[in-house]
Amino acid sequence: MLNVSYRTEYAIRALVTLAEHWEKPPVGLSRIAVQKDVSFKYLEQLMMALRKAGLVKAMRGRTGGYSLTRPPAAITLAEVLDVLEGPVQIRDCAPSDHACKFSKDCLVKYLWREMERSLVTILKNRTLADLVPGNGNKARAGVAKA
Amino acid sequence: MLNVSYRTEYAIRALVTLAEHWEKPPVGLSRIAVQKDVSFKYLEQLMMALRKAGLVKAMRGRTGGYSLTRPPAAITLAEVLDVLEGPVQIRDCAPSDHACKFSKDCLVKYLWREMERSLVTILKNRTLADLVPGNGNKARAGVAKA
DNA sequence: TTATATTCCTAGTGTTGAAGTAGGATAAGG
DNA sequence: CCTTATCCTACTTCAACACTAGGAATATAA
Repeated sequence: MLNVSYRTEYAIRALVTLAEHWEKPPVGLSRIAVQKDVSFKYLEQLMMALRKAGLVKAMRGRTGGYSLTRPPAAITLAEVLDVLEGPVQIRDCAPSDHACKFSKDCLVKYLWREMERSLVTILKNRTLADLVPGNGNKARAGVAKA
Repeated sequence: MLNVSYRTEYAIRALVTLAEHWEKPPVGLSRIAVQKDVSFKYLEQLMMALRKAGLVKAMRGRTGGYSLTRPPAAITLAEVLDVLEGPVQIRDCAPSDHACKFSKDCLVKYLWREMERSLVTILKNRTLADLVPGNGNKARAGVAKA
């Protein structure tokens, strides 16, 4: 349970590739698609979303491709996941129109909120730089031992 | 993102009701269904799953219904969620048959594992007793301020 | 200038799982 | 024996996910 979708997995593969090419010429999607085993046409859609969110920029034409708009260390996973899957929300417990009418006397919402806070904290503290192989342990200290 | 399903929400409503009736006669599903706004037939299925997992027991017949098999404080949310939605797994990154072939050089898995550990820790430390209104702050100390 | 390689955008499709329905069998108390 | 419970299986409906498809716009290389 509490899965993240393929959408996100694929996009992260692409973003890590772009992170590896930071300050180099843009990388074309056809190349990423082959290397990272992602459908080219699907990847196009994901990158469009990331571009509209301002995380990547595109250059068209013969030598075009995608680049990050900021250094890898300045792009948190919280931002990435937010673009791809929306805000972290275990459950919507707000007593609004369509949501839970039991919210007032319900303690479960505090559990969901605690879980959300925990996840967001982790995601805000990890960046694309932490996901680039060979970046040393400095950047990802505390994530895990290999 | 990272939602928990209605399945779980409904089941928790029922389990909290049973927690409130701990050491009292069993509670029938028809009553819970009406009070907690859950489809009776759907609730039946959820309770069957919980019974087979050993979290609740059923009594049939005229005065039948469901009860918890253990005190509310002895049933963690980790157990409940595990029955209803399976183990916490942000993504399956194991390099098995159907899973990711990039696992070897991929650092993303450490992020997923960290998120999972964080969630499991929270869920193991909360019990049904923490979700019963009016149980005082003792049982749910640290969950959140109202 | 022309061929080629790229991004851009919209629409459609197949499959799967969640959520809920339905109908009856089995069991037990009044 | 009748009512009210649980038990069990099968079916249905709907929406989201993971693609697929086809072309338009753009920019470089030859």
